[in-house]
Amino acid sequence: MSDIDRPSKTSTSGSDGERARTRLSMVDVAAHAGVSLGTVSNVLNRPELVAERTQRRVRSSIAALGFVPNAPARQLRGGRSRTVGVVVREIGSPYFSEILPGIESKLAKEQFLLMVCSSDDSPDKEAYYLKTLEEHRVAGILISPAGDDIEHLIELRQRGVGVVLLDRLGVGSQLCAVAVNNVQGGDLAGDHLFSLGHRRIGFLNGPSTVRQCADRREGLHRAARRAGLDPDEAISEITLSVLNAQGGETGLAQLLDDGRRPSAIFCINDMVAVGVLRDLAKRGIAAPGEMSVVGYDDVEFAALLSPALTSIRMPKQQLGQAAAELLVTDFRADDNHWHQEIVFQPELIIRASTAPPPTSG
Amino acid sequence: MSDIDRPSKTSTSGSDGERARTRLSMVDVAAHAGVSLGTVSNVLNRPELVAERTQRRVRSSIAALGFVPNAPARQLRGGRSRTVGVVVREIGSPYFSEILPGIESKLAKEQFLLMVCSSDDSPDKEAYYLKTLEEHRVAGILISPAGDDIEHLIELRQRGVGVVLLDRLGVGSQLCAVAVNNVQGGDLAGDHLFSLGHRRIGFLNGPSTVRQCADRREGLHRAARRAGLDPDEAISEITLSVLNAQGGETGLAQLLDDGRRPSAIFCINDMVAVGVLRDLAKRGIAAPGEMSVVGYDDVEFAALLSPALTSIRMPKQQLGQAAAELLVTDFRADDNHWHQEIVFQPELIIRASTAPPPTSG
DNA sequence: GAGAGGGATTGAAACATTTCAATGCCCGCA
DNA sequence: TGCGGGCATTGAAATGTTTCAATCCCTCTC
Repeated sequence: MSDIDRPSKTSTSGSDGERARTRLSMVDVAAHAGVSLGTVSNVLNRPELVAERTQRRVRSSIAALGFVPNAPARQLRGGRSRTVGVVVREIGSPYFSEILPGIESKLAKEQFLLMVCSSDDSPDKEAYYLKTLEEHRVAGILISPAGDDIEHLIELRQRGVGVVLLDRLGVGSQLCAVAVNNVQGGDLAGDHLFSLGHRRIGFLNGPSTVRQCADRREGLHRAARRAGLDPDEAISEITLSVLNAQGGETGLAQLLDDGRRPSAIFCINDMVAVGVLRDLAKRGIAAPGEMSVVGYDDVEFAALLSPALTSIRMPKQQLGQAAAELLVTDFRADDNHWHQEIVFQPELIIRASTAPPPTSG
Repeated sequence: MSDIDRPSKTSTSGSDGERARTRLSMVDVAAHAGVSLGTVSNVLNRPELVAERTQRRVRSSIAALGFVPNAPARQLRGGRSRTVGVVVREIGSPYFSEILPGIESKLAKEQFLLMVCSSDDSPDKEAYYLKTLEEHRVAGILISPAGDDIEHLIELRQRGVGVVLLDRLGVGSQLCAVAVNNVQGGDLAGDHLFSLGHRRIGFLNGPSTVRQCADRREGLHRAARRAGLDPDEAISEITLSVLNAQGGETGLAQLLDDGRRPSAIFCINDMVAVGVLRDLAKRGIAAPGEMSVVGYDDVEFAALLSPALTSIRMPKQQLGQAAAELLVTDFRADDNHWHQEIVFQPELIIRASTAPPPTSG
């Protein structure tokens, strides 16, 4: 950690013990306006029932006193809340930060507040957050599950919480889901590399307990078989524990140490690819001359890397938006709700980081 | 929008009207366990008061019935909540997505839930979110304000909501704040370019109502004056309405159309710089040969752009963490809370995108 | 001038908790 | 046998809303 990380100046000043102890309630407003409690409530919730004159009086009392309604109390009596939980696997990843705006824009329009949680790929942390969100009586939850098992999510839904799977299909259509076809994505990447003539490729994958990772591997193997290769021979897979640039560097080191060095690397996401590219440059290994690299997600800056990164693009904005929409219809549908699965197809974006292997064979 | 953006397959199946209508309450648990309501509450909140045997009985009833505590009701009676609002200016920007993890990790440890809101630089949307968060009785709010005026935030704090400014100093130390010295950042960038010999630089700035933008401009002007130049002569500033790659392209077009084309461009953030670099390449203008480019924020991929981007680095992870910490101490401090301002210093990271101007003058 | 009709307002119950004073119970000690 | 003390449990009040049946009052009609 460099020294810029330490604060250079820390000033303290100005104490205050002014903070309000007790808040005003509608009772106070009612007293101030000379009406009953029920009328204040009506002004707020069903103004069409209240005479114009009375409304004005009550509203000016609210303003004069600075009354702020108490949402928890309101929810206690009223039932459903206007809060939605979003549980992502890694809050800092560019992947999720490109999905989040789609979710936010849709749900903000519907007047929902977002509780964002990061499971950090830990099923325990995920379970903790789900429990807490359920206690908060959120109307629904958008989740990209950490583990393979989603039984607990189905139960959650049966207990009345809207659930939509993000970037993951539900087994047997028991839940709404929005996803990108990951098998297809792995296949596209593999097909591209094998078509270029690569015969041995490194695969920097995440833990296979993560469904996306398992699916992409399956696609990659499928492509290998279609190219007439034995997947176990043609693919040397490394499982990374962290899926960022750091992980990419670690993984690359392992691949290079291997006796039979591959001529191309397929990375489970663009951040990992960033690490690989960076380290290749550092080691003086030419990309794509000596080593081709394919990323995944096609994050915004992939086109601007050096070399520009070949990657698998997914419609992230749409993914988030579609998920949010599904959740909203889930709320509205009372009894006759039909689970929906929306599957987007990924697209291969070919750029400068892939080329035929040095000695084609 | 390409055709991958449309879902390729939409299947619907499996209706269910199973969703629970009414939830269980502690009363049901009490009945099931054969104890009183108060005892159930004690098991949950002050187990040390309850006999071992009773505790076991109650806990097994809770499990058997699948009881889930009601957080809103709990909060209604108990007072303070364990929820924190985070209001950022643009939820999708890499800048905030690199700050968010620092906040999340600290607050998750303290068992707080995060309500994340994006003001999209609109004071109206910000006001709406602040009102809603206050209604939800959040314990505190971390905010990067959209406008210049923070009077409403001071009032908010006086009403009992913890407030910490993110990336912005409070006037007269009336609020806790965590920030990076933006004047200094603008100065660093300007000093670097003027020292290289540039005499006329383009400045793609955001709206000057955003404090960060105004501060960086001030720093830039200061550097110009120190270099013996008239800021109004040496700097041609363009105000962008959107601060992303798209905005960068728009801004670049305007700068190039200008009669007196600058030899360097300082961009208000790295995403804008990304757009500039991309468009320069498209137009066949060499960077840094014909045009130097400096970004701001030093997001993770800045080093991997082509050419690698010179940028101003800020300790984002620490920024988030420090802000979260300040907020937490704000909760704990009852009466004798002293406002703190923590100012981090930015750092100039010189990479390949800057060089002396083509015809030094 | 009486009664019907209808809009505006009210009062009280209900929501799921926490908290705290009061009660109950058991044990030991005199 | 009676009493004080301490632990465990209970019952009821309080929290800030919404909702709904009941009431009030005014106007219109016959």
